[in-house]
Amino acid sequence: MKRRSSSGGGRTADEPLPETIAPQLATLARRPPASGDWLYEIKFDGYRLMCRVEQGTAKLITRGGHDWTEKMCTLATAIDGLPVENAWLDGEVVVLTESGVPDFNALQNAFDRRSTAQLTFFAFDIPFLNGRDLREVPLSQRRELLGELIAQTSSERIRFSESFTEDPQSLLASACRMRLEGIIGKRADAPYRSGRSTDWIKLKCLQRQEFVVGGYTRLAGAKRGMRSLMLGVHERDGSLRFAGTVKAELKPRPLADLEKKAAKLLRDNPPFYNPPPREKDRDFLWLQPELVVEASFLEWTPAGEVRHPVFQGMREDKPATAVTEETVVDVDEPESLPQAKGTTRVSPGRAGTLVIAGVKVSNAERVIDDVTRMKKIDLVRYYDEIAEFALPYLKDRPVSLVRAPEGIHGELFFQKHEERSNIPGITRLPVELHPRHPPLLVVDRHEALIGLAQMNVVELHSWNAVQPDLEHPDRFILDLDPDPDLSWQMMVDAATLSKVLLDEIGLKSFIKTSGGKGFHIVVPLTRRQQWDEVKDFSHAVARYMARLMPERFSAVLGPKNRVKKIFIDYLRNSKGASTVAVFSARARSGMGVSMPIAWDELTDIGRADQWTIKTAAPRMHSLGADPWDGFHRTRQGITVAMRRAVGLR
DNA sequence: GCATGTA
DNA sequence: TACATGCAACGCCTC
DNA sequence: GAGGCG
Ligand SMILES: [Mn+2]
Ligand SMILES: [Mn+2]
Repeated sequence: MKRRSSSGGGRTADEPLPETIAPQLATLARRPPASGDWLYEIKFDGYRLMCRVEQGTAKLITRGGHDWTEKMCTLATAIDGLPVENAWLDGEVVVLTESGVPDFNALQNAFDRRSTAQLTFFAFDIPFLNGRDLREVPLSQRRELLGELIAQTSSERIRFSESFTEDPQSLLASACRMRLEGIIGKRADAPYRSGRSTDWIKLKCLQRQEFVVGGYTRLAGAKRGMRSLMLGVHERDGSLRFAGTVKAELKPRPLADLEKKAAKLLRDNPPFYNPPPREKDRDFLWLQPELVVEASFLEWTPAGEVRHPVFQGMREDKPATAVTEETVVDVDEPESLPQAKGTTRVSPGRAGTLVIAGVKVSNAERVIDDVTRMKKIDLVRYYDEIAEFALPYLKDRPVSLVRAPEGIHGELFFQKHEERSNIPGITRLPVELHPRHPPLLVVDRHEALIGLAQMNVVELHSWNAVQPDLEHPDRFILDLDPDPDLSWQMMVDAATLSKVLLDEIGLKSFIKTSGGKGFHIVVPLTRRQQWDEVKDFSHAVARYMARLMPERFSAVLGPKNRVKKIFIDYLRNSKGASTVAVFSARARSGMGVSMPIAWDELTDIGRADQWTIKTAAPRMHSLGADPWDGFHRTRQGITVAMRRAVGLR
């Protein structure tokens, strides 16, 4: 067969390169669509850019239609070099920070400093290429062409925006965990259509919009001061719905200005048709609904208030009457108009209570980790799936609990006793075992773990002794606590060095991630020694290492004493003290899990929170062997020789 | 989240 | 029955 | 002795 000499074989006549193509835009979606063929991409935090390339010269057009070729000339030059006759590319220009995460602030700085050198263009679509209008071609095919094209360039400044087909819920969760703004979903079979449609949707980690200020709070009885703003949005009928309060996080000066402005708008009665009930800790002052603020927030509650709002600033440019709840679309029901607001909302809770392992789980869908959007049910499921592995390490061991009734970013509290209510499967130890205290708790049944999660228990901390003998510890722990910004390599080295020392003196040890920042090295013991002897020994080990390598280790409590170092926290070995239990979740962003690992896995691990309540159970179920094989069979004690080796006696 | 007290 | 309220650690170290 | 720490 005869071949044409020009590139892009097969086509007949070239179509003209359009002068302009307006960008396709995404609609904010409430949740990932349940059906359809979707591709997901990272939502970049940068500037949208359409590139028109003709005869080796690129023109860069912003979403507003402005020509930014000059402003981003180094980028334009890179795009000039693409091996195309002509093309329209669609993408986003960003500045990548060191971690590879795009940073909008860095982008703005790059413009301010006039150094546009580190700009990167992430191309995600190609509506026109080499004389062919691709706008009617399905997205998946357009992206295939785009991918091939970008693979041919060696420029680091031009990248292909990868797409993912995995479960969008977990993709969104990881995007949020990486502090990205969210993800974009696109119908794989859709044509390129300028303007906004639901063929493209955005799923955001945080929502953000304007609110009318309909009042503010001050401390009960106070004569002045402004604590929180009472937010409102207009319903379609023009009435004002109370939408929650947000702390007025302003510097003293602007705050005073705002209070002055508010003073002129004071009125006696609430502007809301659904004012919140009065509270005893704070007074409400009502305002004429004229001021407008912007706030970000996690989500709308079923009652029509915002969850976890964060004040973002005043908005001077928007009329209060134009402020409504921003439309969010449910892609699964494309025909449905935006939901009716306010009074028709479903009441929270009542959607049939879930039962896991025989325990009722209420508010299963409540988000408990703002950052990753993990829910109470995720925690419950985790403990359900990890129970068989965790229970042997909890058996007979007193535990303390960390509870997070408002989610892990809210106020937490520690709990050692529970006398009022009966949590299923929890044992209360006889008070004689720990005189002058209320009964200690032991978790030794599967349903106890579920019952605890239902009570918003996130973390379990366990003793180093088992009932009925709480006077003789059956293990000690070296809790390696790093300075917050210490390199991971230092952490791994510290663990290895600890093991080498323990091996040297003849003690077998086991290691787990803390689920937070560090490691816990656990040394099982036969129950021969008293608390003080074991604690003194572990202190001696810590001190010994700190003396030997003072640049790496500290044996002294307190952040000041471990700058650029690792604190070997031997204090976990006092009677009554506890350490986060094996397989406990952590009440921190991302909900890491304290994961036992084999020593030879140590170098494969990247961070102490690398397993989370989403990934820990799959690991354990798929693992062939117990990472702590032999732990319960280890029989060893602290000998005189060992004590001497670390400088005791 | 739950148990208990009050209207 | 509906709603409000209180409640949920503690010992040891460092300075 | 008070306050911080985990
Ligand atoms: Mn620690
Ligand atoms: Mn510690």
